[in-house]
Amino acid sequence: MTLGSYLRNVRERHRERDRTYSLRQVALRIGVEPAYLSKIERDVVPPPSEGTIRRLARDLEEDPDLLLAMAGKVSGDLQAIILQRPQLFADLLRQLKDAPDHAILTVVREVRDGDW
Amino acid sequence: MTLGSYLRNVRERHRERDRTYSLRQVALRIGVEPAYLSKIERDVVPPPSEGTIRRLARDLEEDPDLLLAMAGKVSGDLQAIILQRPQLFADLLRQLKDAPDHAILTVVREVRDGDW
DNA sequence: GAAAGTGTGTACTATGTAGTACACATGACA
DNA sequence: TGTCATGTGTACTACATAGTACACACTTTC
Repeated sequence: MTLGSYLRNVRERHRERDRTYSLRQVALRIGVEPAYLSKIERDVVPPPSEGTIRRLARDLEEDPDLLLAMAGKVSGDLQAIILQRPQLFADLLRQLKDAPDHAILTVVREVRDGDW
Repeated sequence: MTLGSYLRNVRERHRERDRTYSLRQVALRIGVEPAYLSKIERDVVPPPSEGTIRRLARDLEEDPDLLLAMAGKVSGDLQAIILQRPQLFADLLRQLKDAPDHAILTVVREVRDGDW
């Protein structure tokens, strides 16, 4: 599914419970023109900026990382983390590329409870 | 150190051994105008594209990930890896943000020799 | 049946990205 | 001493990004 159609779905589901989730009102709340949000939801324009996606995520109670991924973007804070130690994280990510989810989850937990 | 001054240093070190590492010849080999490479090395222009940085890295025998990081860019292939499983890798990276190098290296090795 | 609210089409804009093209002054070298 | 190569200044360009502004037709709602 594309970012646009996903956003439209999520917004319309919200709207069933809450009348303030019209395209215009959401646009007003996140600070863009209604016409622009309309185009975003129909994938008529390329995905908006990271900031706009984050404000959308907040308003629609969605995971920003997921929406950003649908937009083909990697969160700026993750990029910053990688840029601190580019070679280290490059190795790690390439190593984990084909690892199954549960293996990565294990690593995440290991590090969280880590005693390094 | 900036990308530009770093590149100039590396190129000039190459040049001591190999006369073909003039700005003009490197520019010719990597396929950009000499004037442009000159500006890159003096940080007069913003960092070039990922492709151009990679060609520079190849010509100067430098680590592309390092040069890209100096340019404030994250390698496209790493972004692609993250975009496959954005939430999983987002958690992992934020978890590892402040971990010491050796802890991350341990993880890298663990995964490499991993028996998952 | 008028007012208010809804989504959308068209036109336009400002800024950033990623360079090219050419002229010029200087230095090496044969 | 003329040629050739070197680095650089100036001007320009094409395309992408991230939107705004306004008019319009349709639908509720009162």
